[in-house]
Amino acid sequence: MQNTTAPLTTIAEIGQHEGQPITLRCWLYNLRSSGKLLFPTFRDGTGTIQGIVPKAAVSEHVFDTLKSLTLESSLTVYGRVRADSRAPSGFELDVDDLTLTQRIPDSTPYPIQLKEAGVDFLMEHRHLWLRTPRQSAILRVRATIQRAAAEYFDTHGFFRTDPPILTPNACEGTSELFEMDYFDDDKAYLTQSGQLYIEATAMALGKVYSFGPTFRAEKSKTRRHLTEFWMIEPEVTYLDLDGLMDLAESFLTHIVTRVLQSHRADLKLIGKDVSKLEAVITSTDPGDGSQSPHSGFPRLTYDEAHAMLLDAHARGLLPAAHTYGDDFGSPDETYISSQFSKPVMVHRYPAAVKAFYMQPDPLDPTKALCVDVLAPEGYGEIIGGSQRVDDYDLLKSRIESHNLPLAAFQWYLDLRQFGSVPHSGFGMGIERCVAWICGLEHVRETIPFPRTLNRIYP
RNA sequence: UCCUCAGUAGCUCAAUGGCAGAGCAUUCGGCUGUUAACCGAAGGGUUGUAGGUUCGAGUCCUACCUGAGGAGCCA
Repeated sequence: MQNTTAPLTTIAEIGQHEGQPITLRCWLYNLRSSGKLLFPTFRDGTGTIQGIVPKAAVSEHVFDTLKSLTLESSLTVYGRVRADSRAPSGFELDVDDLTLTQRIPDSTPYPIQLKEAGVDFLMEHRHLWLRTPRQSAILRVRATIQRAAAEYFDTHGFFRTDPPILTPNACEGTSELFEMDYFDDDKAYLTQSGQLYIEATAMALGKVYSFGPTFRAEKSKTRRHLTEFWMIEPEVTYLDLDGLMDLAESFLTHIVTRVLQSHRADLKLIGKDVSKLEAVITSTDPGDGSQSPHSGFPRLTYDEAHAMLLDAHARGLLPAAHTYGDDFGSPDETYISSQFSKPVMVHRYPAAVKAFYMQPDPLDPTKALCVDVLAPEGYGEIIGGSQRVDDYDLLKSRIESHNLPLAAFQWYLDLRQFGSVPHSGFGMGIERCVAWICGLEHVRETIPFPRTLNRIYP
Protein backbone atom coordinates (compact mmCIF):
# COMPACT_ATOMS: atom_id res chain seq x y z
CA MET A 1 0.00 0.00 0.00
CA GLN A 2 2.65 2.46 1.09
CA ASN A 3 4.28 4.23 -1.80
CA THR A 4 7.37 5.85 -0.37
CA THR A 5 8.65 6.66 -3.85
CA ALA A 6 5.83 9.08 -4.57
CA PRO A 7 7.25 12.57 -5.17
CA LEU A 8 7.45 14.94 -2.25
CA THR A 9 5.34 18.06 -2.73
CA THR A 10 3.76 20.93 -0.84
CA ILE A 11 0.12 21.80 -0.40
CA ALA A 12 0.61 25.02 -2.35
CA GLU A 13 1.80 23.03 -5.36
CA ILE A 14 -0.40 20.00 -4.92
CA GLY A 15 -2.64 20.97 -7.85
CA GLN A 16 0.22 20.17 -10.21
CA HIS A 17 -0.06 16.53 -9.16
CA GLU A 18 -3.72 15.95 -9.86
CA GLY A 19 -4.47 12.25 -10.20
CA GLN A 20 -0.97 11.29 -9.11
CA PRO A 21 0.48 9.79 -5.93
CA ILE A 22 2.36 12.23 -3.72
CA THR A 23 4.14 12.43 -0.39
CA LEU A 24 3.33 15.22 2.06
CA ARG A 25 5.26 16.12 5.19
CA CYS A 26 2.77 17.88 7.39
CA TRP A 27 0.87 18.33 10.65
CA LEU A 28 -2.69 17.32 11.51
CA TYR A 29 -4.60 20.59 11.55
CA ASN A 30 -8.10 19.25 12.16
CA LEU A 31 -9.95 15.96 12.15
CA ARG A 32 -13.60 15.26 11.44
CA SER A 33 -15.15 11.86 11.13
CA SER A 34 -18.35 10.33 9.98
CA GLY A 35 -18.32 6.77 11.21
CA LYS A 36 -16.14 4.82 8.84
CA LEU A 37 -15.06 7.93 6.93
CA LEU A 38 -12.35 10.27 8.24
CA PHE A 39 -11.71 13.85 7.12
CA PRO A 40 -8.28 14.90 8.37
CA THR A 41 -7.08 18.36 7.41
CA PHE A 42 -3.34 18.65 6.93
CA ARG A 43 -1.18 21.77 6.97
CA ASP A 44 2.43 22.13 5.90
CA GLY A 45 3.16 25.85 6.09
CA THR A 46 2.13 26.53 2.51
CA GLY A 47 -1.57 25.86 3.04
CA THR A 48 -4.11 23.31 4.18
CA ILE A 49 -5.77 20.40 2.40
CA GLN A 50 -8.41 17.94 3.46
CA GLY A 51 -7.68 14.24 3.27
CA ILE A 52 -10.32 11.54 2.74
CA VAL A 53 -9.94 8.20 4.48
CA PRO A 54 -12.70 5.58 3.98
CA LYS A 55 -12.19 2.66 6.36
CA ALA A 56 -12.45 0.20 3.50
CA ALA A 57 -9.71 1.92 1.50
CA VAL A 58 -6.83 1.69 3.96
CA SER A 59 -5.29 -0.76 6.36
CA GLU A 60 -6.85 -1.12 9.78
CA HIS A 61 -3.66 0.24 11.31
CA VAL A 62 -3.75 3.43 9.21
CA PHE A 63 -7.44 4.01 9.92
CA ASP A 64 -7.14 3.46 13.67
CA THR A 65 -3.97 5.56 13.90
CA LEU A 66 -5.56 8.48 12.15
CA LYS A 67 -8.91 8.16 13.90
CA SER A 68 -7.36 8.76 17.29
CA LEU A 69 -4.56 11.09 16.19
CA THR A 70 -4.16 14.28 18.21
CA LEU A 71 -4.22 17.70 16.57
CA GLU A 72 -0.85 19.16 15.51
CA SER A 73 0.83 15.76 15.59
CA SER A 74 3.45 15.61 12.85
CA LEU A 75 3.32 12.99 10.12
CA THR A 76 4.13 12.05 6.56
CA VAL A 77 1.14 11.27 4.38
CA TYR A 78 1.09 9.21 1.19
CA GLY A 79 -1.90 9.67 -1.05
CA ARG A 80 -3.35 10.64 -4.40
CA VAL A 81 -4.45 14.15 -5.38
CA ARG A 82 -8.00 14.50 -6.63
CA ALA A 83 -9.83 17.57 -7.87
CA ASP A 84 -13.09 18.03 -6.00
CA SER A 85 -15.52 20.89 -6.31
CA ARG A 86 -16.49 20.48 -2.65
CA ALA A 87 -12.98 21.40 -1.49
CA PRO A 88 -12.28 25.08 -0.78
CA SER A 89 -8.94 24.87 -2.59
CA GLY A 90 -10.32 22.63 -5.35
CA PHE A 91 -8.29 19.60 -4.36
CA GLU A 92 -8.51 16.77 -1.87
CA LEU A 93 -6.13 14.03 -0.91
CA ASP A 94 -7.13 10.35 -0.95
CA VAL A 95 -4.91 9.00 1.80
CA ASP A 96 -3.23 5.63 1.22
CA ASP A 97 -0.77 5.44 4.05
CA LEU A 98 1.02 7.50 6.67
CA THR A 99 3.93 7.43 9.06
CA LEU A 100 3.89 9.36 12.32
CA THR A 101 6.83 11.60 13.13
CA GLN A 102 5.53 12.57 16.55
CA ARG A 103 2.16 11.86 18.10
CA ILE A 104 1.14 14.42 20.72
CA PRO A 105 0.08 12.47 23.83
CA ASP A 106 -3.57 12.61 24.91
CA SER A 107 -2.41 13.85 28.30
CA THR A 108 -0.93 17.06 26.85
CA PRO A 109 -3.19 18.17 24.02
CA TYR A 110 -2.26 21.06 21.74
CA PRO A 111 -3.33 24.16 23.67
CA ILE A 112 -4.72 26.30 20.86
CA GLN A 113 -8.14 25.21 19.71
CA LEU A 114 -9.75 26.12 16.43
CA LYS A 115 -12.41 28.25 18.04
CA GLU A 116 -12.01 31.79 19.28
CA ALA A 117 -9.33 32.74 21.78
CA GLY A 118 -8.40 35.93 23.57
CA VAL A 119 -5.46 38.20 22.87
CA ASP A 120 -3.68 37.43 26.12
CA PHE A 121 -3.88 33.67 25.64
CA LEU A 122 -2.80 33.83 22.01
CA MET A 123 0.14 36.11 22.79
CA GLU A 124 1.24 33.82 25.59
CA HIS A 125 1.25 31.03 22.99
CA ARG A 126 2.61 33.10 20.12
CA HIS A 127 5.11 30.34 19.27
CA LEU A 128 2.16 28.03 18.53
CA TRP A 129 -0.32 30.68 17.32
CA LEU A 130 2.00 31.20 14.34
CA ARG A 131 0.86 27.84 12.98
CA THR A 132 -2.72 28.89 12.37
CA PRO A 133 -3.61 29.54 8.72
CA ARG A 134 -4.24 33.25 9.22
CA GLN A 135 -0.98 33.91 11.05
CA SER A 136 0.97 31.85 8.53
CA ALA A 137 -0.58 33.81 5.67
CA ILE A 138 0.37 37.11 7.30
CA LEU A 139 3.97 35.99 7.70
CA ARG A 140 4.11 34.91 4.05
CA VAL A 141 2.87 38.35 2.98
CA ARG A 142 5.37 39.99 5.32
CA ALA A 143 8.18 38.02 3.72
CA THR A 144 7.11 39.22 0.28
CA ILE A 145 6.83 42.83 1.47
CA GLN A 146 10.34 42.66 2.89
CA ARG A 147 11.68 41.05 -0.26
CA ALA A 148 9.90 43.54 -2.53
CA ALA A 149 11.14 46.48 -0.48
CA ALA A 150 14.75 45.37 -0.67
CA GLU A 151 14.31 44.34 -4.29
CA TYR A 152 13.11 47.81 -5.23
CA PHE A 153 16.25 49.47 -3.96
CA ASP A 154 18.56 46.70 -5.15
CA THR A 155 17.27 47.16 -8.70
CA HIS A 156 17.37 50.96 -8.63
CA GLY A 157 21.05 51.52 -8.02
CA PHE A 158 21.03 51.51 -4.22
CA PHE A 159 23.64 49.85 -2.03
CA ARG A 160 22.49 48.29 1.21
CA THR A 161 24.60 49.62 4.08
CA ASP A 162 23.92 48.41 7.58
CA PRO A 163 24.05 50.99 10.35
CA PRO A 164 25.03 50.00 13.91
CA ILE A 165 22.42 48.71 16.30
CA LEU A 166 24.37 49.82 19.36
CA THR A 167 24.74 53.58 19.40
CA PRO A 168 26.41 56.00 21.78
CA ASN A 169 23.59 58.54 21.83
CA ALA A 170 20.09 59.37 20.72
CA CYS A 171 19.65 59.77 17.00
CA GLU A 172 16.93 62.31 17.47
CA GLY A 173 17.12 62.93 21.17
CA THR A 174 13.38 62.88 21.70
CA SER A 175 12.13 59.33 22.06
CA GLU A 176 12.97 57.08 24.93
CA LEU A 177 15.85 54.73 24.32
CA PHE A 178 16.75 51.30 25.60
CA GLU A 179 19.90 51.73 27.62
CA MET A 180 22.52 49.12 28.38
CA ASP A 181 25.99 48.92 29.88
CA TYR A 182 28.84 49.03 27.40
CA PHE A 183 31.86 47.77 29.32
CA ASP A 184 33.39 49.78 32.15
CA ASP A 185 31.62 53.06 32.62
CA ASP A 186 30.07 53.56 29.22
CA LYS A 187 26.45 53.36 28.23
CA ALA A 188 25.11 52.19 24.89
CA TYR A 189 21.66 52.52 23.42
CA LEU A 190 19.72 50.38 20.98
CA THR A 191 19.22 52.29 17.76
CA GLN A 192 15.93 53.98 17.07
CA SER A 193 16.90 54.79 13.47
CA GLY A 194 19.84 54.18 11.21
CA GLN A 195 19.28 57.46 9.44
CA LEU A 196 22.21 59.52 10.68
CA TYR A 197 24.62 56.71 9.87
CA ILE A 198 23.31 56.09 6.39
CA GLU A 199 23.62 59.79 5.66
CA ALA A 200 27.32 59.07 6.06
CA THR A 201 27.26 56.01 3.79
CA ALA A 202 25.19 57.95 1.25
CA MET A 203 28.00 60.52 1.08
CA ALA A 204 30.29 57.62 0.25
CA LEU A 205 28.07 55.65 -2.15
CA GLY A 206 25.40 58.04 -3.40
CA LYS A 207 22.27 55.94 -3.06
CA VAL A 208 22.02 53.65 -0.06
CA TYR A 209 19.47 51.97 2.13
CA SER A 210 19.41 50.18 5.44
CA PHE A 211 17.07 47.45 6.59
CA GLY A 212 17.03 46.24 10.14
CA PRO A 213 15.47 46.30 13.57
CA THR A 214 14.97 49.50 15.52
CA PHE A 215 13.94 50.04 19.10
CA ARG A 216 11.77 52.56 20.88
CA ALA A 217 11.28 52.50 24.63
CA GLU A 218 8.18 54.66 24.37
CA LYS A 219 5.40 53.53 26.66
CA SER A 220 2.92 53.37 23.83
CA LYS A 221 0.04 50.95 24.10
CA THR A 222 -1.79 51.16 20.82
CA ARG A 223 -2.47 48.96 17.82
CA ARG A 224 0.24 50.80 15.90
CA HIS A 225 3.20 50.46 18.27
CA LEU A 226 5.88 47.92 19.07
CA THR A 227 9.04 48.48 21.08
CA GLU A 228 11.04 46.55 18.48
CA PHE A 229 10.20 46.97 14.81
CA TRP A 230 11.84 46.71 11.41
CA MET A 231 12.53 49.73 9.29
CA ILE A 232 13.79 50.15 5.76
CA GLU A 233 15.42 53.50 5.10
CA PRO A 234 16.77 54.89 1.81
CA GLU A 235 19.09 57.89 1.78
CA VAL A 236 19.99 59.59 -1.50
CA THR A 237 22.42 62.38 -2.30
CA TYR A 238 21.39 65.23 -4.60
CA LEU A 239 17.73 64.39 -3.99
CA ASP A 240 15.23 67.05 -3.00
CA LEU A 241 11.84 66.69 -1.31
CA ASP A 242 9.88 66.35 -4.55
CA GLY A 243 12.25 63.63 -5.70
CA LEU A 244 11.88 61.91 -2.35
CA MET A 245 8.10 61.86 -2.70
CA ASP A 246 8.45 60.38 -6.18
CA LEU A 247 10.70 57.71 -4.70
CA ALA A 248 8.30 56.86 -1.88
CA GLU A 249 5.40 56.58 -4.30
CA SER A 250 7.27 54.37 -6.73
CA PHE A 251 8.53 52.25 -3.84
CA LEU A 252 5.11 51.64 -2.31
CA THR A 253 3.59 50.94 -5.71
CA HIS A 254 6.19 48.25 -6.30
CA ILE A 255 5.51 46.59 -2.95
CA VAL A 256 1.74 46.50 -3.44
CA THR A 257 2.21 45.20 -6.98
CA ARG A 258 4.39 42.33 -5.78
CA VAL A 259 1.94 41.36 -3.03
CA LEU A 260 -0.95 41.32 -5.47
CA GLN A 261 1.08 39.18 -7.85
CA SER A 262 1.59 36.31 -5.45
CA HIS A 263 -0.66 36.55 -2.42
CA ARG A 264 -4.27 36.87 -3.53
CA ALA A 265 -5.18 33.60 -1.80
CA ASP A 266 -3.41 34.65 1.40
CA LEU A 267 -5.11 38.06 1.38
CA LYS A 268 -8.47 36.38 0.93
CA LEU A 269 -7.72 34.04 3.83
CA ILE A 270 -6.71 37.01 5.98
CA GLY A 271 -9.89 38.82 4.98
CA LYS A 272 -8.39 41.78 3.13
CA ASP A 273 -10.44 43.44 0.41
CA VAL A 274 -8.05 43.06 -2.53
CA SER A 275 -9.82 45.75 -4.54
CA LYS A 276 -8.54 48.34 -2.07
CA LEU A 277 -4.98 47.36 -2.91
CA GLU A 278 -5.71 47.35 -6.62
CA ALA A 279 -6.97 50.92 -6.26
CA VAL A 280 -3.60 51.91 -4.82
CA ILE A 281 -1.65 50.95 -7.91
CA THR A 282 -4.24 51.83 -10.55
CA SER A 283 -2.94 54.72 -12.60
CA THR A 284 -4.97 57.86 -12.49
CA ASP A 285 -4.47 60.26 -15.38
CA PRO A 286 -4.19 63.74 -13.90
CA GLY A 287 -5.76 65.01 -17.13
CA ASP A 288 -3.52 68.03 -17.30
CA GLY A 289 -1.01 66.60 -19.69
CA SER A 290 1.60 66.24 -16.96
CA GLN A 291 3.92 63.29 -17.07
CA SER A 292 3.61 61.15 -14.00
CA PRO A 293 5.38 57.80 -13.97
CA HIS A 294 3.45 56.80 -10.88
CA SER A 295 -0.09 55.99 -9.94
CA GLY A 296 -0.77 59.45 -8.55
CA PHE A 297 -0.69 59.42 -4.78
CA PRO A 298 -2.36 62.63 -3.57
CA ARG A 299 0.03 65.22 -2.16
CA LEU A 300 -1.14 67.80 0.36
CA THR A 301 0.76 70.52 2.08
CA TYR A 302 0.43 70.75 5.83
CA ASP A 303 -1.63 73.90 5.31
CA GLU A 304 -4.01 72.09 2.95
CA ALA A 305 -4.36 69.19 5.37
CA HIS A 306 -5.01 71.64 8.20
CA ALA A 307 -7.79 73.28 6.19
CA MET A 308 -9.28 69.87 5.47
CA LEU A 309 -9.31 69.06 9.18
CA LEU A 310 -10.96 72.37 10.10
CA ASP A 311 -13.63 71.73 7.50
CA ALA A 312 -14.19 68.22 8.88
CA HIS A 313 -14.55 69.63 12.38
CA ALA A 314 -17.02 72.26 11.17
CA ARG A 315 -19.13 69.49 9.65
CA GLY A 316 -19.04 67.48 12.86
CA LEU A 317 -16.80 64.72 11.46
CA LEU A 318 -14.00 65.35 13.94
CA PRO A 319 -14.54 65.98 17.66
CA ALA A 320 -11.58 68.33 18.08
CA ALA A 321 -10.49 71.22 15.87
CA HIS A 322 -6.90 70.98 14.75
CA THR A 323 -4.66 73.73 16.07
CA TYR A 324 -2.52 75.29 13.36
CA GLY A 325 1.13 74.67 14.09
CA ASP A 326 0.56 71.41 15.97
CA ASP A 327 1.42 68.02 14.60
CA PHE A 328 -1.51 65.88 13.52
CA GLY A 329 -2.94 63.45 16.05
CA SER A 330 -4.01 59.91 15.26
CA PRO A 331 -7.67 60.86 14.69
CA ASP A 332 -6.50 63.61 12.35
CA GLU A 333 -4.34 61.24 10.31
CA THR A 334 -7.17 58.73 10.16
CA TYR A 335 -9.55 61.33 8.80
CA ILE A 336 -7.11 62.62 6.17
CA SER A 337 -6.26 59.13 4.91
CA SER A 338 -9.91 58.12 4.84
CA GLN A 339 -10.56 60.78 2.20
CA PHE A 340 -8.46 58.94 -0.38
CA SER A 341 -8.14 55.45 -1.81
CA LYS A 342 -4.37 55.79 -2.18
CA PRO A 343 -1.65 56.61 0.34
CA VAL A 344 -1.61 60.35 1.05
CA MET A 345 1.55 62.41 1.21
CA VAL A 346 1.46 65.35 3.58
CA HIS A 347 4.47 67.61 3.23
CA ARG A 348 5.98 70.81 4.60
CA TYR A 349 5.02 70.59 8.26
CA PRO A 350 5.92 73.41 10.66
CA ALA A 351 9.61 73.04 11.39
CA ALA A 352 8.96 73.52 15.09
CA VAL A 353 7.21 70.14 15.46
CA LYS A 354 9.72 68.19 13.39
CA ALA A 355 13.22 66.82 13.88
CA PHE A 356 16.31 69.02 14.08
CA TYR A 357 17.92 67.61 10.93
CA MET A 358 15.14 68.61 8.53
CA GLN A 359 15.92 71.23 5.90
CA PRO A 360 13.81 74.39 6.09
CA ASP A 361 11.74 75.30 3.03
CA PRO A 362 13.51 78.20 1.30
CA LEU A 363 10.12 79.63 0.33
CA ASP A 364 8.94 79.60 3.98
CA PRO A 365 11.64 78.84 6.55
CA THR A 366 9.02 78.12 9.22
CA LYS A 367 8.20 74.94 7.27
CA ALA A 368 10.34 71.82 6.99
CA LEU A 369 10.97 69.99 3.72
CA CYS A 370 9.49 66.79 5.10
CA VAL A 371 6.80 64.31 4.14
CA ASP A 372 4.64 61.83 5.99
CA VAL A 373 2.94 59.11 3.98
CA LEU A 374 -0.38 58.10 5.50
CA ALA A 375 -1.68 54.67 4.57
CA PRO A 376 -5.32 54.34 3.46
CA GLU A 377 -8.09 53.02 5.70
CA GLY A 378 -6.82 54.79 8.79
CA TYR A 379 -3.56 52.88 9.17
CA GLY A 380 -1.67 56.08 9.88
CA GLU A 381 1.87 57.07 9.13
CA ILE A 382 3.85 54.34 7.39
CA ILE A 383 6.62 56.54 6.01
CA GLY A 384 8.31 59.60 7.41
CA GLY A 385 11.04 61.38 5.52
CA SER A 386 12.71 64.66 4.74
CA GLN A 387 15.36 66.58 2.95
CA ARG A 388 18.23 66.96 5.41
CA VAL A 389 19.95 70.11 6.57
CA ASP A 390 23.15 70.34 4.52
CA ASP A 391 24.57 73.59 5.92
CA TYR A 392 27.11 73.22 8.71
CA ASP A 393 26.23 76.34 10.67
CA LEU A 394 22.50 75.77 10.49
CA LEU A 395 22.81 72.17 11.61
CA LYS A 396 25.12 73.14 14.46
CA SER A 397 22.69 75.78 15.72
CA ARG A 398 19.82 73.26 15.46
CA ILE A 399 21.71 70.73 17.55
CA GLU A 400 22.41 73.39 20.16
CA SER A 401 18.86 74.73 20.25
CA HIS A 402 17.54 71.19 20.73
CA ASN A 403 19.91 70.81 23.71
CA LEU A 404 21.68 67.86 22.11
CA PRO A 405 25.29 67.08 23.07
CA LEU A 406 27.41 68.68 20.37
CA ALA A 407 30.36 66.37 20.94
CA ALA A 408 28.27 63.30 20.18
CA PHE A 409 27.19 64.81 16.88
CA GLN A 410 30.59 66.03 15.72
CA TRP A 411 30.95 63.18 13.24
CA TYR A 412 27.48 64.03 11.90
CA LEU A 413 28.52 67.67 11.53
CA ASP A 414 31.63 66.52 9.68
CA LEU A 415 29.37 65.35 6.87
CA ARG A 416 28.45 69.02 6.36
CA GLN A 417 32.02 70.18 6.60
CA PHE A 418 33.55 67.92 4.00
CA GLY A 419 31.78 68.14 0.67
CA SER A 420 28.23 68.61 1.87
CA VAL A 421 25.46 68.07 -0.70
CA PRO A 422 21.67 68.22 -0.61
CA HIS A 423 20.24 64.81 0.32
CA SER A 424 17.01 63.21 1.38
CA GLY A 425 15.70 59.98 2.80
CA PHE A 426 12.79 58.32 4.48
CA GLY A 427 12.02 55.41 6.78
CA MET A 428 9.21 52.91 6.39
CA GLY A 429 8.05 50.77 9.26
CA ILE A 430 7.58 47.24 7.93
CA GLU A 431 5.00 46.29 10.55
CA ARG A 432 2.68 49.18 9.81
CA CYS A 433 3.03 48.48 6.12
CA VAL A 434 2.12 44.82 6.67
CA ALA A 435 -0.81 45.82 8.89
CA TRP A 436 -2.13 48.12 6.19
CA ILE A 437 -1.64 45.73 3.28
CA CYS A 438 -3.15 42.79 5.19
CA GLY A 439 -5.88 44.89 6.81
CA LEU A 440 -4.96 43.88 10.38
CA GLU A 441 -6.40 45.28 13.58
CA HIS A 442 -3.04 45.37 15.33
CA VAL A 443 0.65 45.36 14.40
CA ARG A 444 1.29 42.53 16.86
CA GLU A 445 0.17 40.09 14.16
CA THR A 446 2.66 41.42 11.60
CA ILE A 447 5.87 40.13 13.20
CA PRO A 448 6.61 36.61 14.47
CA PHE A 449 7.42 37.67 18.01
CA PRO A 450 6.11 41.15 18.78
CA ARG A 451 7.71 43.14 21.56
CA THR A 452 5.25 45.37 23.35
CA LEU A 453 5.16 47.44 26.53
CA ASN A 454 3.86 44.60 28.68
CA ARG A 455 5.18 41.54 26.93
CA ILE A 456 8.55 40.06 26.06
CA TYR A 457 7.56 36.36 26.28
CA PRO A 458 7.80 34.13 24.36
C1' U B 1 2.55 59.27 32.57
C1' C B 2 -2.91 59.82 32.11
C1' C B 3 -8.09 57.94 30.86
C1' U B 4 -11.43 53.70 30.07
C1' C B 5 -12.54 48.51 30.28
C1' A B 6 -11.69 43.41 31.75
C1' G B 7 -9.87 39.13 35.11
C1' U B 8 -15.10 32.74 36.80
C1' A B 9 -13.27 25.21 34.06
C1' G B 10 -7.61 24.10 29.38
C1' C B 11 -10.22 28.09 25.84
C1' U B 12 -14.53 31.63 24.87
C1' C B 13 -18.14 33.39 28.02
C1' A B 14 -22.94 33.23 31.43
C1' A B 15 -24.77 33.55 36.55
C1' U B 16 -31.21 40.04 40.25
C1' G B 17 -26.45 39.94 46.90
C1' G B 18 -29.19 33.53 47.72
C1' C B 19 -27.27 25.57 45.05
C1' A B 20 -20.80 27.35 40.30
C1' G B 21 -23.35 27.10 34.55
C1' A B 22 -23.07 26.56 28.97
C1' G B 23 -20.40 25.92 24.29
C1' C B 24 -15.72 24.34 22.58
C1' A B 25 -11.41 21.32 24.01
C1' U B 26 -10.16 16.31 26.52
C1' U B 27 -11.86 10.94 27.36
C1' C B 28 -15.68 7.15 25.95
C1' G B 29 -19.71 5.76 22.48
C1' G B 30 -22.54 6.67 17.53
C1' C B 31 -22.67 8.24 12.30
C1' U B 32 -19.71 6.83 4.62
C1' G B 33 -19.23 13.71 2.35
C1' U B 34 -17.86 16.48 6.85
C1' U B 35 -16.04 22.09 5.95
C1' A B 36 -14.17 25.67 13.34
C1' A B 37 -19.15 18.81 11.29
C1' C B 38 -23.03 16.66 14.09
C1' C B 39 -25.57 13.38 18.15
C1' G B 40 -25.10 10.99 23.28
C1' A B 41 -22.26 10.45 27.96
C1' A B 42 -18.22 11.43 31.50
C1' G B 43 -14.33 13.96 33.99
C1' G B 44 -12.90 18.98 34.85
C1' G B 45 -13.64 25.14 39.88
C1' U B 46 -8.97 28.29 45.91
C1' U B 47 -14.39 32.97 40.69
C1' G B 48 -6.56 37.41 39.78
C1' U B 49 -4.48 38.67 45.20
C1' A B 50 -5.32 40.77 50.18
C1' G B 51 -8.72 43.02 53.26
C1' G B 52 -13.80 44.96 54.32
C1' U B 53 -19.51 45.35 54.35
C1' U B 54 -23.42 41.49 54.96
C1' C B 55 -27.23 36.25 57.93
C1' G B 56 -25.05 35.25 53.09
C1' A B 57 -20.20 38.06 48.09
C1' G B 58 -18.37 35.63 41.49
C1' U B 59 -21.67 39.98 42.28
C1' C B 60 -21.04 45.68 46.71
C1' C B 61 -16.52 48.74 48.90
C1' U B 62 -10.88 49.65 49.36
C1' A B 63 -5.95 48.59 47.90
C1' C B 64 -2.80 45.89 44.89
C1' C B 65 -1.47 42.57 40.62
C1' U B 66 -2.12 41.25 35.47
C1' G B 67 -3.95 42.19 30.65
C1' A B 68 -6.51 45.01 26.81
C1' G B 69 -8.10 49.61 24.19
C1' G B 70 -7.14 54.82 23.74
C1' A B 71 -4.36 59.70 24.57
C1' G B 72 0.46 61.75 24.25
C1' C B 73 4.91 60.31 21.24
C1' C B 74 6.16 57.97 16.97
C1' A B 75 7.20 54.15 12.03
